[in-house]
Amino acid sequence: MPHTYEYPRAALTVDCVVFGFDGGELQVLLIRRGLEPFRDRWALPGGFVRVEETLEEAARRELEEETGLKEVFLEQLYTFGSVKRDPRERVVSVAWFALVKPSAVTAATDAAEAKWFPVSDLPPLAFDHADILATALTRLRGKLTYQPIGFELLPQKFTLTQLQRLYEAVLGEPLDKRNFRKKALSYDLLIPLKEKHQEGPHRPAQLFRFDPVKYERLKKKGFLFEI
Amino acid sequence: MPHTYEYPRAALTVDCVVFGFDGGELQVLLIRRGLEPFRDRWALPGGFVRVEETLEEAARRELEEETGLKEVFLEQLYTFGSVKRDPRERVVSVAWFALVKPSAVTAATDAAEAKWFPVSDLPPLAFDHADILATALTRLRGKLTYQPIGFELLPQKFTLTQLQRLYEAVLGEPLDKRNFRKKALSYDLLIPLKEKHQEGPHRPAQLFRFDPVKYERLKKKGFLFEI
DNA sequence: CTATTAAAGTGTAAATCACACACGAAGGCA
DNA sequence: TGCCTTCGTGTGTGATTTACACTTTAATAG
Repeated sequence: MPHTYEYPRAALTVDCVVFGFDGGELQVLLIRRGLEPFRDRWALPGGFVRVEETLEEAARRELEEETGLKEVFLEQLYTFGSVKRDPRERVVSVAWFALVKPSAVTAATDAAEAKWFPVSDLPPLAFDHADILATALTRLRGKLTYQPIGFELLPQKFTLTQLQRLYEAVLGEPLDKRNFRKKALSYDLLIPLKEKHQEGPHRPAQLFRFDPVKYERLKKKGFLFEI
Repeated sequence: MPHTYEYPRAALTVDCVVFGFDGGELQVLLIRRGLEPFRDRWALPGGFVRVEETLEEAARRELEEETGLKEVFLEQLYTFGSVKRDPRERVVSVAWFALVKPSAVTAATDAAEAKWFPVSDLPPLAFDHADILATALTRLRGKLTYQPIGFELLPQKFTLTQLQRLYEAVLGEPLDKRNFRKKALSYDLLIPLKEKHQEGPHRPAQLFRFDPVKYERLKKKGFLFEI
C-alpha cells in the first residue's frame, strides 16, 4: 500500500547503543546485519520508526525484536542527519543509549545475531554507527559524574568494589578505594544488606542495594560524583 | 511533483529556541503563525527539513528565513516525537537551541512577525512548543555551569557586572559580586580592554572581551562554573 | 569647585572539601 | 595453624569555597 506526499521525505529510524558491564570491561551490544547495505557488518540495533508509535516506543520495540531486551534504562542521545549517512536514501536516525544489568546481558546474548563487544575492541561498524557509539560513550562518561545512572549497569545487589570497578571501566582510570567508598556512601543512597558476598578464600564483601526513592530524586536533581 | 513510499512516513521539522539577553531578563524569540493550525498563536521559529540538507542546515535556514538571524551559536537540543503533537499528521521535530548577542537581537526584531518575550512572561504557544522551551531552559541552566557559553549572549565588549547579571538571570538567583569576579577571572579567559564603560554619575566599569582561543578550548573541555 | 550620587572594585579569615596514603580484619583452604 | 586474598577503615595537609563591608571613581547638580 503506497503512500504519497507532495515533497520527498526522509526515512526515520532509531538506533540504540546498549551498554552492559560484566565486572571487568564496559561492553556494547551489536547485531550482525543480514541485509545489504553493509551485509555481515556489525551494527547498532535499530530500525524504522512506525508512523503510529513514538520515538521511544520505536527504540524499545526494535531493541526487543533484535536483542530480546525489555525494560531497560533508555535515554535519547542525539539525532544524526547527515545527508549521505545511508547510501540508499536520506535516513535520519534518532539515537538512544541504553544501560542494562548483567542479568539482561545473558538474555541478550541468546538473540541469534547479537553479540557483546568490549568498547576497547570493536569491529568495524555499518553506516555512521561508530560516530554514534563515540557520542554515546562521551555522554555516558559525562553523565556518570553527575547522575547516579551507573547503578543501572549493576545487579540489584552489589558490592562497593563492583561499583568502583564500573566507574573505573567507564572513566578509564583507577580510583582510590577509600575516597571512592567515602564518596559513594556520602549520598546516603546505598542501603547495606544483611547478606555478604562470598567468593574465594578471603573476607566476604558487604552487599548493598540502592534506595529507589533517593535514587529517583538524585537522578532528576543530579549530583556531582567527582573522584 | 509527488513522492511515493511503500510505508507511511512522518514529516520532519526543526524548531529553534532562540535565547537573547537584554541586560535584565532572559528573552526568547517567537514568531506569530500566519497559517492554520494554531493561526495567530506564537511559536518557535522552524519548518520542514528538506531532503538534501542536514538537520543543522535546516535549522539555520529556517532561522534566517523567519527571523533574519545568521551565524548564531546553535546546538541540538532534543527530538520530539509524540504521535499527536501536530494535529494534521505525524510530525517529528528536531529541536535546537540558539544563543544570540544583543546586536543580533535588534536585527531580529525587524523581522515581520518575530518578537522577543521574557522567559518569565510567555504567551500561550502552538503545538508542544512550551515543552520544547522548558527543555531548552533546563539545558541552558545546566550548560551555563560547565561551559562558557554565556558569552554567546553578551556583546563583544562587556563588563563583569553584565556578565554577572546574565548568570543571575539564567540561574534565577543572586550571586556574590566578589566571589563571582574572582571565579570569572580565574579561568584566564577574559582580556581587559583599555576602554572603560561609562554610564551615569559613577565610577566607569572596566570592559573585557574573551580570549577566543581559550574560549574554544574551554567550550570543548568544559569547566565548572559553580558559584 | 564642592558635594552628592551610584556603581565599580577590592581582601581576608574561617570553614569545608579533596586528596593522598597503610594496615588490621575476615574467611577459605591446604 | 598458617597463608593467602580481598574487605574495610581514619587522619593530616593543602586547596577551595564561602561569607562579608568599605574605599574608589567619575559625572552631575548646585
